[in-house]
Amino acid sequence: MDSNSNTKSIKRKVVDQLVEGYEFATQLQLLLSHQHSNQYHIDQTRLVSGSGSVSGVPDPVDELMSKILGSFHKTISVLDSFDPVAVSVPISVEGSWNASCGDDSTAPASCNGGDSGDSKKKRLGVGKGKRGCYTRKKRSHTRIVEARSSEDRYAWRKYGQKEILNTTFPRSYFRCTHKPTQGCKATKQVQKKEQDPEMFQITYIGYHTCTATDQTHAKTEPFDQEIIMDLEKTLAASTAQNHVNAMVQEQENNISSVTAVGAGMVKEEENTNGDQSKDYCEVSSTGEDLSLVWQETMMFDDHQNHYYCGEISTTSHQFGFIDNDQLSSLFDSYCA
DNA sequence: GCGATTTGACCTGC
DNA sequence: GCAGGTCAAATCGC
Repeated sequence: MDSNSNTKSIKRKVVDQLVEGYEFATQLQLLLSHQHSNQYHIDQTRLVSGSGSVSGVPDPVDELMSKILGSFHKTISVLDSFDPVAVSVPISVEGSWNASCGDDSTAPASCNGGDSGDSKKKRLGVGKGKRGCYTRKKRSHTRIVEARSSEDRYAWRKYGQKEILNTTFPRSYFRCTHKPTQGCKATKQVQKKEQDPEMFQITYIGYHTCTATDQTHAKTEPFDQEIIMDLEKTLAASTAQNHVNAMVQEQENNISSVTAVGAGMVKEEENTNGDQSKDYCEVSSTGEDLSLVWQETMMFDDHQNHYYCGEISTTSHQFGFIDNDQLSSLFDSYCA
């Protein structure tokens, strides 16, 4: 074993973790800036009315998040200068990066054997040379949803399809339409279920960092909902969940529930009223999620356009449906 | 003409 | 070496 390559491997893992932390912090910033802006605006308005102007007063949340992100960025930059090879993902100040050098704007010069400029856009001969190097993305922030439609409120662009071993149906690969313009690195994989071809298993990888500027997105996708779905592991959702537990109890007689055993195996439980309603969705988690013993959380079913809340443990997930009114109450009480 | 999809080739990680 | 993920030229559809 080459100690040098081992060191590079370790560095790479460190950088991966830092980059992941950077992304988490970015997402947290989005959440906090959105939630906090409302409250902060109210507070500042009170100050304005009470004791004069507060213009120029920095938002403490933004300030703190900027420091956190800056810290991540500096650390990664230091590692980058220490060993550029170890840093496979060019970091941008805005918190998004391109994990694949197939991206037009930021491909490292090392791609395609060191070619630079527009040479990477050209195919280096059919069947020869590199078709553009890339770093396969780590499976972080993976969310698995089952739905009867593979469509959701985002604009996706299909970039590949693959036959998967021991499966009847091919897997389709989608990336966010806004990737070229906004660097959004969200991707999803869609595959029909073996047992039920009517159902799709949709794996969402990464978060949307694009802004909701397109019409299809904006008209059906309130920002609050996006935040909840994206930050299912956050304390925000956990804390907020406490406020709706009682309300959810009232709903439980009217819903189906799903228990996910492990990370993907699903057992549907009989509804109390015997109704095999399909009004549920399933979530599976990455390994790191499963390290949690119990976690109260929320999730959003894109297809059903419903929120579910419930508990996640290392061995099972249970969710119950909550309606929009409950969701509003939840947010009101949480943000109060 | 342009954007989306298809599909075979290429690349990476295990 | 293999399976899965991604690229990018070719093709399609509006």
